[in-house]
Amino acid sequence: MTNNSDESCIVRHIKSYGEIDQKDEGLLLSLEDGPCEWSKNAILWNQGEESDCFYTLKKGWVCAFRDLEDGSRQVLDIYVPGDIVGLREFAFQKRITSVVVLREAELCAFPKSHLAEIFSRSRTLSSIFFMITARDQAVLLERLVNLGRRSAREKLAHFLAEISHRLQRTNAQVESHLSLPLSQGVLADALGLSAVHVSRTFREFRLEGLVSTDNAHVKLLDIKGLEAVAGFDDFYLESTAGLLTGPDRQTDRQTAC
Amino acid sequence: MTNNSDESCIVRHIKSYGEIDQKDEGLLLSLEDGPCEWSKNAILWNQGEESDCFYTLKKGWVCAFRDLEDGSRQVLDIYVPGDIVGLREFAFQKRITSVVVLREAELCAFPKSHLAEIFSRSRTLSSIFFMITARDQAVLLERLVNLGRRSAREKLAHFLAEISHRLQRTNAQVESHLSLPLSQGVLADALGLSAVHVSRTFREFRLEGLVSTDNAHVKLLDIKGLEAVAGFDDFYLESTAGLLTGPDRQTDRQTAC
DNA sequence: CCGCCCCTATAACCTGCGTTATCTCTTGTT
DNA sequence: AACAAGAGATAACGCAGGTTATAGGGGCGG
Repeated sequence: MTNNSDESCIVRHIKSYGEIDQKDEGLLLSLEDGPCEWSKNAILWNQGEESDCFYTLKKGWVCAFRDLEDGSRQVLDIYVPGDIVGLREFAFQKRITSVVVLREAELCAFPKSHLAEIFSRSRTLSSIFFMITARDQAVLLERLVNLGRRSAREKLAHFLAEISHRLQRTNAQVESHLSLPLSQGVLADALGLSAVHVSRTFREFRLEGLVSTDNAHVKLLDIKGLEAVAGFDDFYLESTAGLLTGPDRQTDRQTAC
Repeated sequence: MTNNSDESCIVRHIKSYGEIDQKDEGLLLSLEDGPCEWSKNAILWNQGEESDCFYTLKKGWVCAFRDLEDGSRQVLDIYVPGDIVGLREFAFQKRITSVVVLREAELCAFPKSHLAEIFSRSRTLSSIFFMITARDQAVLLERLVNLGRRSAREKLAHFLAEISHRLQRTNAQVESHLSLPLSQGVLADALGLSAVHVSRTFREFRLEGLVSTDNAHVKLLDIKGLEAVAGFDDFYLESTAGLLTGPDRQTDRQTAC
């Protein structure tokens, strides 16, 4: 392993959830592969393929989607630097989604079978991995609300606001926060809309000074404004740092029915 | 603890994912509370409340939802006997959803802080808990597809087909498989539709002999027919039994970029 | 047993968004 | 340089599903 902790993406990600000791850090490093480069439009994997590893996304953007029989497509997730890609496929032998690169990316592979190693060796890391998937679920829940109960304007604004928040978690420069490599087609497939209607909605947003668009990129000009349009509330992205501190808080057994 | 393994809901659920030994079974039993009864329309918890435990659902039905500012509601999940309720809130100090009882229920509480105990003591249980949340994510993904890219007919048929499949996992009698305590309002809120349109769609389904409805219950008369309408594919509910066997399958390190 | 509320059905009307069709402008390929 | 392929803008048209209104039925608390 040529990794050291400075450049390891997984270590940085894990640390955002809680303190880990030298031993755990070493364990992570020893199980991670070095970064690989992937060009735009490259397919990390397709639905149905053998599911043998997951990745940490060091640079670039990728997105998970599913193709339907009728030719349409549903985008399920957008991943930005610092995210873990494919962890949820742990429970399946074959991939249940496909993943494509949206912006030239650098990823570190992490063989799935090594997770068992981690579960057997580190209580802290087990908790953190569990917590990561739990928080991913929270994001999916919010996306369900978005698809089920919001108008096109709200959907688009909410989605952009969420991504903006997730980007701010990482230490990327402010500039890159603002320009998202998302085509109108990708957004349409993420939001259950048609590309035409995304275009219409962007026209409104542009007139209102909320965004500008350019060559399959969206620039966020007024994030507060977008949040207002969407009724955005970031409670579901709440920092979880500190949840693991205090090894065993009082257990308040609820024996009353 | 008055539980023994015969009546423990969590042990039965866990065992459907893989073999566990005596020690793990004892660990689970010692951390679980006895079952409590909850009447219809009772609220297990509301969004924003302290998040201190999760539950296993022994009998009855409950559903998780979120209320929106504009008065509408999104149903996020329907839980049937054997399911674990609230595991995903592990990563949050406050509940991010609300949960209400749809049919008179019996639940066992499982204090959240005890999960750490499990992670530190059992590699097998850690893997299984992780796998459970990963599979829950797969269900949420499929629901995203449902909300994003399917017509009202397909949404409704797919949702009913999924629940029917999940019911068949448990050992409840066939009769209860067929009658689901789901009002048209609940279904509308789950599918991002209006109650009126659910009613219209049910009329079609009734004429086609797919379902019958009665007093806030849906009876599934022709499950194959519903699956056909929905284009249902159960790959995302695939049994994961055996995924953990073979302690460390060959690790096929992908070092090639 | 009454009254209220929830659930359902159905009709009439309306609109947000899908569909289709051009046209233009990039960008990447040979 | 020529070309194909992808991305976007905009207009015209249509429909799936939302909204509102009305009315009937069953369950349940008082």
